[in-house]
Amino acid sequence: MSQREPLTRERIIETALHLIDGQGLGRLTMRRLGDSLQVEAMAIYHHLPHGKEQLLEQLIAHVAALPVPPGDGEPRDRLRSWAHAYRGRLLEHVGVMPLIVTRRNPGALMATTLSIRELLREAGLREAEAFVGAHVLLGYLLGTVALEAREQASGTTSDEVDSDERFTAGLDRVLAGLVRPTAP
Amino acid sequence: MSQREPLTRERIIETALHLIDGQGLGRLTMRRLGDSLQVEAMAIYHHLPHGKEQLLEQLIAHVAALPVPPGDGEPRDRLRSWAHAYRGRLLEHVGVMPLIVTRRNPGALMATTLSIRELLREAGLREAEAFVGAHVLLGYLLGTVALEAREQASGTTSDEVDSDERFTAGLDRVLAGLVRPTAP
DNA sequence: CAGCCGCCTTTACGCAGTAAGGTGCGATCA
DNA sequence: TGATCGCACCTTACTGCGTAAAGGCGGCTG
Repeated sequence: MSQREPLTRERIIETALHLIDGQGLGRLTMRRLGDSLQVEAMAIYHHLPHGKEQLLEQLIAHVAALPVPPGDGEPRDRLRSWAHAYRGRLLEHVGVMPLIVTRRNPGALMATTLSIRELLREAGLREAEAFVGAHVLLGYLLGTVALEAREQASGTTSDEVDSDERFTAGLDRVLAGLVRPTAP
Repeated sequence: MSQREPLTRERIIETALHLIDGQGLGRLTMRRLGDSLQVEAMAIYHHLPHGKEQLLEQLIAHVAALPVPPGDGEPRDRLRSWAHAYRGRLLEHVGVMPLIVTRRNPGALMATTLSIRELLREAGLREAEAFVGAHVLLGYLLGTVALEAREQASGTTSDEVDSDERFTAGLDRVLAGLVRPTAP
C-alpha cells in the first residue's frame, strides 16, 4: 500500500525549492529534505553524488536560467515582457537569490545573457553596445530584485511603496538609456 | 611578553573582513575568527552578544554603507564618481556580497539610498523620478558587481573582457536614461 | 581585606554534512 | 529453479559548526 514513487533528481530539486520557498534557505538541510521526500538523508547522495553543493547548483540553474523566448515583435517590447517574466520568476523563489549571487554555478546565466545580447543586436545596437547592454539589463534585474527581497524581508507592509510600479518605471529608464527610440 | 591588545568590536569586524577577503565567506567561523584574534571563540560573544548574526550585520554595515559624499560639482559627475567608489568598495570585499543580498540588516543601505535620491533631485528630477532613479542606480550597482563577482570566481582570466570598461560604459547608459542632459 | 565586575576560558549540547559500509530486492542467466 | 549481481536506499559514525552555561581571574572600590 502507498508505496512512494522512486526518488529522482527532478523530484529532489522541486522538493528542495518548495522547502526554500516555504521555510527559507537557512532551513534547507539534507536531513530535512530527506524527511520531505520520506527518505533518509543519505539516499539523496545516490542521485546527487556531490551532495549539497550539487543540489544548490541545480537550484540556481532551475531558477535563474530563463532566456528570452523566441518571437517576432518589437525587440524593445520583447525585452520588456521578458524582464517582467524574469523578475516574476526570481521573486517566486527569492530564497535562492543569495545562491545566484554567490560564485556557484558559473554559466547558469550564460544562455540568458546571450539571448539578451542577440535581441539587442536585433534592436540595432552594435556588438560592443549589445555586450554592455546585456550586462546592464541583467545587472539591473538582479540588483533590483535583491533590493526588493531585502525590503520585503524587513517587514515593510507594501503599502509604503508599489514595487511593481517602481520596477516598471525603472525598467523604462534603463531601456531608454540602452535602445534609441525606433523611428516610426 | 607580547601581551595582545584587548578585544574590541572594531578589531573583531576588521579581522573577520580580512578573513573573508582571504579565505571566503564559507571559511568564516567563530572558532577560526577566535584563532585569528588569539582568543577562544566564546570571547567574541562578550563583544557581540548576538553572535554570528550580529557579526554579519556589522560586516554589511561596514561594507555597504557609503553615501554620496557632500560636494558641489555637477550632480551627474558626482554620481559617476561615487558609483565608481562604491563599486570599488564592493569589489574589495566581494565575499560579503551574498550577505548584502540576503535579508540581513535592513537599513544598511538607507543612508546611501537617501543620499542618491537627494542628488538626483539636485539634478532636476522630480520626487517620484528621484525615487525610481535611486533604485535603478543602486540596483545596477549591486547587480553588476554580483555578476562581476561570479565571473571572477569562474576563473576567467580577465583577458576575456575588461570589466572596468564595461562598467563605465554601462553606468553611462544608466545615467543617460535617468538624467536628462544639462542645458549649457 | 572582602566583594564585585569586566573579560576571557572551559565544558557541553544539538544539529550540520557526509564517508563508509550494509541491506533488500528485482532482473539476469545458468 | 536457484545463484548472482547491481541498484536504490539505510545505518552508523565522524568532524565541525554555533552557542548556552558556568567557571576562573585580575584589578578596582568600599
